[in-house]
Amino acid sequence: MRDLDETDLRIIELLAADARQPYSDIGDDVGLSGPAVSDRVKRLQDSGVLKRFTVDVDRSQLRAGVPVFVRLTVDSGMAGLRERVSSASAVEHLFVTADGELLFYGRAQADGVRDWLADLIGDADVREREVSVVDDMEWTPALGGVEFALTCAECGNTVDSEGETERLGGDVYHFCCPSCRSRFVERYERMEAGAE
Amino acid sequence: MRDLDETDLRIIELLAADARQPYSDIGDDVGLSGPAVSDRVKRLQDSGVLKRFTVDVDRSQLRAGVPVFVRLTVDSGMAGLRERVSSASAVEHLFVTADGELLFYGRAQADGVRDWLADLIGDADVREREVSVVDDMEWTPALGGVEFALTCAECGNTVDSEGETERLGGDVYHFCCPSCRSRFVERYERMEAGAE
DNA sequence: AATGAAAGGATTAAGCC
DNA sequence: GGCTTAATCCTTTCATT
Repeated sequence: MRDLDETDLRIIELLAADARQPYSDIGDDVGLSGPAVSDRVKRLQDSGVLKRFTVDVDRSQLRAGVPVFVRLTVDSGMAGLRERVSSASAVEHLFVTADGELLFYGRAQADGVRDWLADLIGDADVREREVSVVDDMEWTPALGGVEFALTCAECGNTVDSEGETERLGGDVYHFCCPSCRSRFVERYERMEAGAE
Repeated sequence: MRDLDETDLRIIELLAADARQPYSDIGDDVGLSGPAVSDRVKRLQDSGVLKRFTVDVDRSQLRAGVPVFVRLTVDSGMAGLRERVSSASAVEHLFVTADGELLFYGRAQADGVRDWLADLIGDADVREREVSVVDDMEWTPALGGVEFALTCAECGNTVDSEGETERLGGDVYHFCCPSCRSRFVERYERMEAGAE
C-alpha cells in the first residue's frame, strides 16, 4: 500500500466540502495539475478510503415523521435484526456495539412508533428498548485538521509502507510495527469482552 | 415553494448513489435533458433539500483509535458541550435528544478514552456517561423507494403547494392542511414532554 | 507528475409549448 | 414556467515526456 500524504488528506477534505468541484480547482489549492488530482482520487477510491461520492440531504424536508433515536439490547438474532433495520429506508444511522446493542437513528410516523418498531424487531430477542425524540442531529463529513492522518492505532506514530494492517470488527486498523499490532489487538479484545 | 415531484426525488437518489456522475446520465434515467437536470439540482440546493455534495470516507483507514459510541446525560451546559463535541474532529455522528441526552460516535485513542472524554465534557454538568465499543457502523445516504416523498407528517397524504410548514426542534415538517399541522404539533410536544 | 491534444460534460441562450 | 436543442466553454482523460 502506498502511503497517504498530506496532499491526499487535503484533497479528501476539499471533496468533503464540495464533491462536485473541478479537479483543477483542487489542484490549485494543493499545487497540482488537474490530471494529477484525478489520479490521486482514483487511487483513493481503489484503496477504499473514498467510499463514494454522495449528497447530504435534509431529509426533514422530505420524509414524514418524528426523528427518533432507538436503543435495543439484543440477546439473539442480531444479524437478521441488523439487516432489517439497515434496509429500512427510514433509518439513516446505525451502530452495533461490542456488547450487543443496536443503536439507530431514523424517522417514525408520529402515531405509529410502536408498530414501526415491532416490524423492525421482528423475531429478534430484544431484552430492552428505548426510544428518544431527537432534537438535533449532525453528521460531519468535514475532516478535522491535525489529528487526521494515517497513524498507528497503538502508538500514534506515522504508518509508512512497511506498516501492518488488521481487520477487527469490520474495520481496518493500521500499525507501524508488529508489536504495536499485537498489543492493540489484545487491548481491543479485552475492551470487547468487558465493555465499560 | 414549488412542489417536489417524483423526478426530483429520483434525481436525489441518483446523486446519493454517485454525486459525480454526469447530469446527462441522470437525464437519461429520468427522461430529461442535461440542462433540465442541472436546473432542478440548482433548485434543490436553493431550497435546502440538497445540503451539499460530499464524499463518504472510510475513516477507519485514516484515523487511529477505537470506534466508540458515547452516551451522556446532561443536566446543564448542553449548548457548550454540543459545540465542543461537534467540533472535535474525531466525532462523526451526533444526536441530541429531547430529554437532554447527547449521543455521539467517534474514535478514541485506545489508551486515552478517559482523558479524551474529560476534555470533551469540560465544565458541562454530566450526570451519567456510558461508552461502548462499536463493532459495526453504517450511514445510509441511499434513499428508500416508495416511502420517500414529500408527505404530510400527520396524515401521510401528499403535500402540494398549498401545504403548510412548521419548524420543530430544528427540523422542518410539512403538512397538507392546518388541522393536520396543529394535531401534529400537539402530539410532538407531548412526546417531547414525556419521552417514552 | 506535467504537458498538450482530444473527447466528453456543463452551462448558457434562444426558441417552443 | 419548464422544457429542448445548439453553441460555447470548461473539465477530464489519454498519450507522451
